Amino acid sequence: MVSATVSTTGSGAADGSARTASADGRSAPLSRQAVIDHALALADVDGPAAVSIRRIAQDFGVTPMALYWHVKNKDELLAAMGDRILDTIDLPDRKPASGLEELRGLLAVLVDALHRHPGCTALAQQRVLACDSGRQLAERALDILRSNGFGVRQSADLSRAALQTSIMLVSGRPGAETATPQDERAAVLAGKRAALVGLPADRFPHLVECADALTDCDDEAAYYGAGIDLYLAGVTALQQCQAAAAR
Amino acid sequence: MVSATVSTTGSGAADGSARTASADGRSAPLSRQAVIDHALALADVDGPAAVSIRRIAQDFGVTPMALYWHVKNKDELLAAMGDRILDTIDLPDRKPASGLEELRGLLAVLVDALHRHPGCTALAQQRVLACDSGRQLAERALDILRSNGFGVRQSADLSRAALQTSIMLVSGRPGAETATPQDERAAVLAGKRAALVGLPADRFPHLVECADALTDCDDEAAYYGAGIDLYLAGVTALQQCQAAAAR
DNA sequence: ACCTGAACACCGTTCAAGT
DNA sequence: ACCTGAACACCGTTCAAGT
Repeated sequence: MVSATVSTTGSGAADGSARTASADGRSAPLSRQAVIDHALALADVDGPAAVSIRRIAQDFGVTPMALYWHVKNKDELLAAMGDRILDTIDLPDRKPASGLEELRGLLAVLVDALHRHPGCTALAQQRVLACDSGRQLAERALDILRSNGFGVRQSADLSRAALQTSIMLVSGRPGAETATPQDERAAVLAGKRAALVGLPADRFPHLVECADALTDCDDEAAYYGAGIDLYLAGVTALQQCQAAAAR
Repeated sequence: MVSATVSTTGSGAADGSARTASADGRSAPLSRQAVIDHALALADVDGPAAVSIRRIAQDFGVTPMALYWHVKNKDELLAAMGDRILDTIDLPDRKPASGLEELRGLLAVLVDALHRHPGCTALAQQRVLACDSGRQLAERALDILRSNGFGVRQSADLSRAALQTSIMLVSGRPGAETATPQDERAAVLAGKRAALVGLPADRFPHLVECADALTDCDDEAAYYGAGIDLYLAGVTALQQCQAAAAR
């Protein structure tokens, strides 16, 4: 285990080449960024529940209290993880001519950013209105909605729905299993599928029929695209409905 | 503190009238149902993080290990909490003539059930395909979608979206703050609103404008109704779009 | 059938102390 | 500036033992 990113055995400081918490080579120095990155990696591999101060310290070959120099406490670490996810978003250029269609690109970049750490969507969600990159995202969504005829209340609710749609698409993707450690995911998923297939066909005909579709997402891009389409179709219908009521 | 439901001071067995963990009168006997109910109450009042085996035991005036007679372990307790939420749903009658509109009633009862324990939506979500009442709900959603012309894949994805839309409406409602203990919610919310209002108006004009709408939901029924409408508009548009492509 | 006592392996966190 | 040691108040859980 010379340069393991996230070792399941998790005895980071056993041998001489300790501090092998990062991917590139060995001996990643302890730093705020390194701690946050490793926490995200931990969440990806072993599930968000595996993120603990003590575990991170162990993986860096350092004492738990060492982390408190780089991070205020665990809550602040979790917030920083959410911020980091949102920071990777680079907002598409504004193109006011395209109407509500412009929302599509916005949701796409958000989904993309969330998809890199699917077990941490909740952390990102909590930071949308709290960190700068999240606020830029929300501001952009509101801008598009406001300039397409929606009022304050409706723009607020629809922008919320946009962000939450993205989050639910990623965290609720069939077969995501973000809470389960990576190496158990296949087994857990197979179990769930088997449970659905084995259901009494007279009571749950559709669950049996859809068992595969409910537990696996063969085409991620199509899945996300369809989810974004659904939201957009709803918003567009709402806009037309209101335009009709106005005249 | 004779018959407090969830006492913040939390010394359940201090006086003689211990075991006052339930609402009606005093001395609720320890039982599986009582444990689950109290766990839900705890989550509602002090946030889901406050649900612990030791805290529940304390509120019942009993030793932590006593709970393990009624509940296998904490994970099983959390699952039972989710089941309990879904069990309160009573499914509306089928009315095949109404087309996709029938989904509206389904989402409404789900939103209603979730809204009673808004901090526990994630627990319910994880149990939808795992417990009987959740499966009935999913089966019904699939039934409506399948009998309105959607294929297996699309019905699976749209039924997921339906459930997740409900969950996001409840847990993401402006001003919900389900993670914060009840008595801090007002203060936390005021802080968030103030942070938005105080944002630089040149960079975030819409966030400033929408600060109130983003942090408060003056009309819950209207909010939930509009959210369900949005989903339904999307699904209906999708249906028409496909019908057009088919001919 | 239902509960307790003692014990274990985990948490996050503080505070004084080291270099 | 950056890290450690010892200590505290929490967790969930097991297991043998009580009634």
